[in-house]
Amino acid sequence: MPTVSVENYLKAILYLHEEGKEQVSTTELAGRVQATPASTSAMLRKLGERAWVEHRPYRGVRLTEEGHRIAMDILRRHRLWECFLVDHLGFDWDEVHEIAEELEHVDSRDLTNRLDAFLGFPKLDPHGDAIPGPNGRFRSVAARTLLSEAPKGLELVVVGVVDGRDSFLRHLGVLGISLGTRMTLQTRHAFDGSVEVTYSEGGEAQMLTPSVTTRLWVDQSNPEPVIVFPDPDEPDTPESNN
Amino acid sequence: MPTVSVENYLKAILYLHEEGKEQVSTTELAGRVQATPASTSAMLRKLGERAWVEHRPYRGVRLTEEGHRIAMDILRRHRLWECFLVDHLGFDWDEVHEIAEELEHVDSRDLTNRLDAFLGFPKLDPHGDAIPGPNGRFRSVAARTLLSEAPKGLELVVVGVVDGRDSFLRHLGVLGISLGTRMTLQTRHAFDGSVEVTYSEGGEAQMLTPSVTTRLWVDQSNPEPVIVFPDPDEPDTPESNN
DNA sequence: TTTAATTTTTAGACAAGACTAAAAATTGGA
DNA sequence: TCCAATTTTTAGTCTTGTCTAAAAATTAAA
Repeated sequence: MPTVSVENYLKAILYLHEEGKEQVSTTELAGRVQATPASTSAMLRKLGERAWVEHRPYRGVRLTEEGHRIAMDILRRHRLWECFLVDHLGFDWDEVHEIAEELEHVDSRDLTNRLDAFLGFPKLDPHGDAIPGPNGRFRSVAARTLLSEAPKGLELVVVGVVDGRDSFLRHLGVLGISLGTRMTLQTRHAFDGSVEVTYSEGGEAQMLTPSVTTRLWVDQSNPEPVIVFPDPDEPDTPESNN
Repeated sequence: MPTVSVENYLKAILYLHEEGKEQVSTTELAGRVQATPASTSAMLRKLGERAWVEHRPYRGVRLTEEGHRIAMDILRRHRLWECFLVDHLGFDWDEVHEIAEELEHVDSRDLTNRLDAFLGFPKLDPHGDAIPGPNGRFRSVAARTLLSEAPKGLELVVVGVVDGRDSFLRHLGVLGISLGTRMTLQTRHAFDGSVEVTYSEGGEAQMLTPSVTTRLWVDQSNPEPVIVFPDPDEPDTPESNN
């Protein structure tokens, strides 16, 4: 069982991956977990020994399959607790992060799944971030959403435009966006409705204005297959779970 | 802020106090927290330095006022979470202890009080143990309960008998029970409805049969005064708390 | 009251996870 | 390419909480 500290490192690496970083540097990770690079370096050696990360010294780390699974589970617990705190205890969405940081480390498969059922198998947390299902993958969201209304943190694929005028399509060309472009929504600025996205093929994060985001249809990039058969670990289509 | 380990020691001492032990011995405490007497001895020195216990070497410990306050707060969180797990997540009452042991260490005054409100300010947890209020004292229970239906863990006082036959009163005399006797219910045996109590004036724990417990009226020994005035820390009589 | 058994504390080690300071590797600029 | 700046790792220390083994204090028994 990973300790609280180990869980925090794995979670931080996952966040950085989701922001588009394939390889995570020691210093950047250190910043995220509020530790010195020296401490982080020591931890990475340990995580590597336990095969939760792949660490090439001086080169950076990435999560292994197993490490990713563990980190997704922490993210799942974090976001489910945020839902609980906001929807049932009446917290504001901006007050819950710290408390969820503690609750996420309570380790009980049964607890997590029951909480999930209690909450009605939510797909998004109060910040609009996608909640991983019990299988460690994100849940399907409704097909074809406006980018302006898409959740953060999910890989999205551009599936259409609302308005086919040449000027708009030319603008998309300049931005490097076309049908099939894969991107992840990173930040939504409440002030003016602009968003920042990263492209799956790499490159800088890019800012998109509301005039763009309200005219782009997107879908979840890798929708989880709908499992009709009973799968004890996957109550995504619950029959009667409490 | 106490660490998880410190919280566990304080809680264990509180439990032992509630079982009637005025002074808690190092070895007994060690047994409760699953540590060696040596480790426990070291911890007691530290707890003493922080003034959470009064520790006279070779003589035993007891909680200070401050230590008691902290321990009651842990107990409060533990028992509130147990209510949540049973009432809302559908756990059985015998499955929740371990999970609550983890949840109880999540330290947020706001979380605890909101959870309390969400649960409807319960007075007893699923095992029938009294839940401390936000002020660190147990909440009043209904005046005059049959001992057979009284909660565990509260000091009770005998206030009457259901049946005044001489033979019953003589039997009470033999047991050392009379009007005004103070006792705490320690264990309830589901098998035959018998209970074990300890007397506040000391002495051995005593087993009482259902024929006794169903004929004895008890009340909470030190009912918390009803506070009519608003007290920010005491929503026992909530006005509108979420 | 003196000794034997028990309980408690001290001494010394260890693991996890953090730190600072210094050494080593990598990167970037001239 | 070669040196300087930056990044990363290593070395050594600290704290918390645990352990075992041994010493000290207390209690019980003869």
